[in-house]
Formats: sequence, C-alpha cells, structure tokens
Amino acid sequence: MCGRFSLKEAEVRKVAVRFRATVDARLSAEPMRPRYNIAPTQNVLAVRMEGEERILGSLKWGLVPSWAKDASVGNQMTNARAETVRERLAYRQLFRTRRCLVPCDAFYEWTGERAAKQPYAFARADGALFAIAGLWDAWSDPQSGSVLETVTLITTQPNAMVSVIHDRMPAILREADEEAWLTDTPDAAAALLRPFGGEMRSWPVSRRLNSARFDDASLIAPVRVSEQPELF
DNA sequence: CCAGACGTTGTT
DNA sequence: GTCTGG
DNA sequence: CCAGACGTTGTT
DNA sequence: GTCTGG
Repeated sequence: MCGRFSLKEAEVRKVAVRFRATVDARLSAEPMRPRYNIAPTQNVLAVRMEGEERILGSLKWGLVPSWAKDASVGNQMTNARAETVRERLAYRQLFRTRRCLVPCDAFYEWTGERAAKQPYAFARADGALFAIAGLWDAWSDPQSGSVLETVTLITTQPNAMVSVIHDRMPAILREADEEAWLTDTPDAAAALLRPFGGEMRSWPVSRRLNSARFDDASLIAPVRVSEQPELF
C-alpha cells in the first residue's frame, strides 16, 4: 500500500515549477521543511485543476467525503484501490471530477512481523520528483462551518521491484501522463493506473521510520537490515 | 418508497 | 482484538 | 503505514 | 450526495 512517503524538496516554488502549477495563495504563508516521513492525517501537497489552471495546494491525507457526518472516517480512507476505485460508492464520483497529483520523491513499504517491521524506500533511479495519483474532496464541518480539504492515494499492483517487499504500491503516473490524469475523460484516466514501469531503486531504511513522530534526513539513509538495533 | 452504506491494509 | 492519532 | 491506547473517580 | 438492498 502507500502509507508513508517523502518529499525532500522544501521550496514550494520549485515543486510548482516541476508540475507547471500556480501556488495556492493559502500556501504562501506556510513555511515548508524537507519531509522524510509523511504519514496519514498529515497535510500533503497536491496539484488540482481549478478551471484551466493547475493549482498546487495543501490537502489533509485521509479522505473525508463531502457527505460525511464527521471527519473521523478520514482515518480509514488513506488509500483507494485502482482495481475498484470506479465502482466504490465513496470514490466513484470523485474519479470523474476530482483527480489530483501528489508530489513525492520516495515511498516506503514494509515487510516482516509486527515485532520487527522493516521499511524499505523506493525512488526513481534518477531521484526525481514523481506524482502519485490521488482523489480529493471538500468537507464542511457542520459545527464550525469550516471547510476541510482531504485526499486519498490510489494503490495498484506492485511492479517487479516492489513485489519483492510488498503486494501493493502507490499508483505512480509517468510525467507524460500527468496532464491526462488531471483533465482527460475517466476512461482515459483509468488506463493510466498501472504499476510504475520506469527504472527504480530501493534500499532498507531505519526502523525509526515506523514511528510517525520522527522526521529527519537520517530516516531515508540506507541501513544494513542485520545491524539494526532494537528501537522500541 | 426509505434505510443504510459509503474503505484499505494486513493478518488469521 | 480494534481503534485512534501521527 | 505503524505505534500506542484501550478507564473512572476524586483530588491536586 | 448517491447508490444498493429490502
């Protein structure tokens, strides 16, 4: 699945250039830092269409559908399966109208038992930014009236490299397909949700990554699995 | 018609 | 075992 | 995704 | 909000 990822690029402006997007006015005030351990419930950057324009903004990871009675359902909706996303009632409509791109430079998958969960990082071979396919929605809090914008990340079958570690991976779009994901028909968009075919590399990383309260550069450094100390 | 659901992962 | 929080 | 909590009463 | 099941 896709339950953690990194985005080391802290310059929102640079991310916006890569995705040919305009920075959302609400983002300018938010200071950014490099992120190595982005977890569900946290805010992530996302590119959405607003009319003819791509807007780079911030969404909370964990979809809260517009019809939800309260925001807690978002905890259970961090991912949507590519194989069924067009059937599922909670996602069907969003697939037609609210697709987005989530910028990322590595994602993590785990192997092993609960007592010794070992994470691995996966990145493009060239280290470049890429986009995970997402769906977003806006939810109005009936109490306060404030609007919460949220996102879910689509998962698909693993490619050869990821399948060694895990049986799911995020739906990564080729750069050439990003425009179609944002603007083309649902049928055309659905055809883009395939296991990533580009060259990737992977390496084991620190088990400190397991705890979402850690977030520093050491988390993405390669480790030797056999030499990791007990940490919890 | 109304009521009730609307999700994924991993683990067993 | 299952849910919540990060 | 994983980690950590999972509870109430009364008193400070 | 929208769909499914009864």
